[in-house]
Amino acid sequence: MTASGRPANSTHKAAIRQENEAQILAAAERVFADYGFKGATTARIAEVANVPKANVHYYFATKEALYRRVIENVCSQWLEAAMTFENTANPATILRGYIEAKMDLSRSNPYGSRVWAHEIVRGAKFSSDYISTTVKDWLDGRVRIIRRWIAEGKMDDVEPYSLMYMIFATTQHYADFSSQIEIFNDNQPLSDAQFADAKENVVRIILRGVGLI
Amino acid sequence: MTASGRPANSTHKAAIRQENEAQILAAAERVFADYGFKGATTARIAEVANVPKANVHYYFATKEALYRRVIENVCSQWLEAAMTFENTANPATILRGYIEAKMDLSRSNPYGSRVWAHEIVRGAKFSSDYISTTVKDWLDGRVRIIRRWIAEGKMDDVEPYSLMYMIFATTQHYADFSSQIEIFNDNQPLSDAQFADAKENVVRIILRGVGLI
DNA sequence: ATTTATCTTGACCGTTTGGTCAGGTTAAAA
DNA sequence: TTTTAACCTGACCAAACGGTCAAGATAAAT
Repeated sequence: MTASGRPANSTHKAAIRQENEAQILAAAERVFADYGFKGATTARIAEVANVPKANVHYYFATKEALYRRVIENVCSQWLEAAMTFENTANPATILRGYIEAKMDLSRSNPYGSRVWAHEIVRGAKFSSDYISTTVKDWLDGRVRIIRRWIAEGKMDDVEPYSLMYMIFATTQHYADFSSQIEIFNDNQPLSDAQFADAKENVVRIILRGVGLI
Repeated sequence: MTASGRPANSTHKAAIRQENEAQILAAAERVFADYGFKGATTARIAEVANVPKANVHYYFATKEALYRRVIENVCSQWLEAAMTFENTANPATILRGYIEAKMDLSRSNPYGSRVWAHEIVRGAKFSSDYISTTVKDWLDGRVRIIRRWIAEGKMDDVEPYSLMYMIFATTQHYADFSSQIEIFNDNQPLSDAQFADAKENVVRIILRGVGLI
């Protein structure tokens, strides 16, 4: 019988699986953000996810497999922000859009950014393949675009890699070092207005810094 | 008898203590940089320091005490760089000196920077007192100086905190994310020439970005 | 020469860790 | 209704963990 209880067909079990995996992944992202790979414990992840520890291992064979899935999710979020570099507007608009997208991502998803920070600070042991292929290809493409802008006299002759590293560092700083920023801000998280102001200042300094304003 | 073997007076034991403590602290800095507080193990620190694990606990009662000592060392290094903000030269010279000092520190002592990164990413549990007193006082002082420069029309009207965060983020990025930068740089650490070039670009973009060039 | 204080370390301990598993429940398929 | 496949979990395990300790080695003080 396909028309009785709540679920129409055989998607109920699949829905349970999807929901539990999502719940565990969300918990893992938070715990990995706080402690990094080695410092995080499966017991704590289970506690945050509100499931027995054995259930975590039912859905994810090992702690490492779970960690890899979290890293994959973080990367795919990053690729979304990267897309804002693709449109054909003028350099100032493109750079502004990218910086704002990255800062918004840091604010809406601070856990992912912090997981990434832990991962790279520790030496990128699990993500070096991804960085040396997908991310490097993307970055080299953007560097070529910037070099073209420079050749066309649209902006100052700055080293594109230095510029991109500056954008990476500054935008992610607001997520990765939020605890420090919060202390400086009289123990209050940045308000929406403060964050919008910070965003505008970052965009202004960088655009003016490379001669686009 | 004070004139027999190698050591002159009763400083021999003290020298042993000092040397062993330094060796263990150096090893701890490296291991904490790689794994953070929770992820690091005293066994690994002992292995890197080339002493038995029990000896680590002879000189430092607990892992936490050892960690606090490492954090203190990192902070005192940071204060040295902070001093370059004190001289009475013009704004461009002061900012350039500070940025260069911080980037040089990141290069000469990448482990300390990464320990700090782990500590803050995790929520500054051990260093919040230090940040909310020493560091915050220092930062607020620099913010006042920058506001004065702005009021005197020496530079653009930018939010000083945003500027300082940008400097923190960018300069430390070269230490904290060095594994990522290395991958982007064809799996080679930045050469001295590349690093000098990066430093010059960071200084240029920021100084121009706030209207000091 | 003897005492005393510090340094050194292998062996050990209770706890926490990632991971397993048997036995149960639930729901889709036959 | 029965069978089957997926989901669930308390109890358990070997390994790794931070930390302890007794007993020995070394060197300063008496």
